Amino acid sequence: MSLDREHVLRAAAALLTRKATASMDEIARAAGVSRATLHRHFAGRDALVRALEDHGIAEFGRALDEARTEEGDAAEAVRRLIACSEPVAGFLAFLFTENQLYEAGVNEGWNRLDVRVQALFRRGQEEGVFRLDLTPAWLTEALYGLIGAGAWAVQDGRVAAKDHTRMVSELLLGGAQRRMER
Amino acid sequence: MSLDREHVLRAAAALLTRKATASMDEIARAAGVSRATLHRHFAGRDALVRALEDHGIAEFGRALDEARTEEGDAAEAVRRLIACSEPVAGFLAFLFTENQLYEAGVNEGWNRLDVRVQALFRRGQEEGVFRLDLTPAWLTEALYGLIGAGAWAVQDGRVAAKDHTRMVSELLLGGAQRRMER
DNA sequence: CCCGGATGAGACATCATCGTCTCATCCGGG
DNA sequence: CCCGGATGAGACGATGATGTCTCATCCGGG
Repeated sequence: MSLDREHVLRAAAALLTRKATASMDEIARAAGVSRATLHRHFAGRDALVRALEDHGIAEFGRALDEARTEEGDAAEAVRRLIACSEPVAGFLAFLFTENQLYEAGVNEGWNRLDVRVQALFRRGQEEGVFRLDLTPAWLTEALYGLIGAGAWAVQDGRVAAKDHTRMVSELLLGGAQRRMER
Repeated sequence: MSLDREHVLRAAAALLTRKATASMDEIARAAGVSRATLHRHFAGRDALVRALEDHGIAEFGRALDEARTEEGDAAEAVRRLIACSEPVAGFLAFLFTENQLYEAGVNEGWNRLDVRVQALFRRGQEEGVFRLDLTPAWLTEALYGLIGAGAWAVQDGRVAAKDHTRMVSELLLGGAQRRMER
């Protein structure tokens, strides 16, 4: 097959994140293929969404591996995780907004990753790097939210693509307030 | 009319944020009314979405007024804004994810508010309260993203409702990293 | 050159949803 | 008590999307 499955999934994720009610025809056009071809590779709309979920989860899992979140300073690990996630930020945004994954068993795969992210923040707290008054669960949600917001801002031209990782990490870790010299 | 329009809109926003492809029938059931009644109050799906946008924009505008974002310390103003926005966080999450408002003239109403938020962050930078290496545009996006993520986390039971405002403000302003004593 | 796989364009029946309608019921005010 | 407005339940046709199919074309390898 000469069809770039990854490319189709990217286009679909980008479109569906922006307009979740897009028809198969719109998705096909956004991906630059015909509706027939889209249907040849994804049995139907449900299958396409499922493929998006699976792919997003798999890619984010890869990012978690690559970032080696269990090693080194927790803050640095978070930075690495954000950097490694940047290429799949579009899929993460889709997964994060497409919260209907609270229905099927897709849940399991996602939970496995969620646990790893929470563990990272918990480790940071135990090591005295992160504040204790913000729960790991919330820090995890915030991470997803910021990555999604960043991806969306980049895709919309409000933030330069090269700044994405820095903007997200700096805000998540350092916050908006100016620091006193330390 | 004895129908609680606000209640219907809240339910619709909550459902559509989680499942944007929900049918009118699902929306009606989620709101606790019949499909007929839903249609009596909102001409159709488009009209309902438009009403959600208008209502969300109006309410967020009210929050901006109430927070008096032009007065006092910028950081405190941000805290007030987040606190005042908390009751309408569900609508903000909907507006933020429903990014198709880049089509119609709904844009104008929203842009007016967006400008005010950005102005707040810019003022904070000029007054030396906020860091200069994060653009007002990004801080604004991050604010929306965090409010949305917070609303979603609360609605899903991962964060206590009473902690919503504090979690969002603390993370946005202070970041995740533990501070040195100052 | 020829061929097979893949694609694009489009026709087609099917199906879910939409928007409108009617009718029975409920409920609060006069 | 009676009445009018509002609602719920459901039927109905219209409409748009879906999924499947066929056929012509394209393109790269043998």
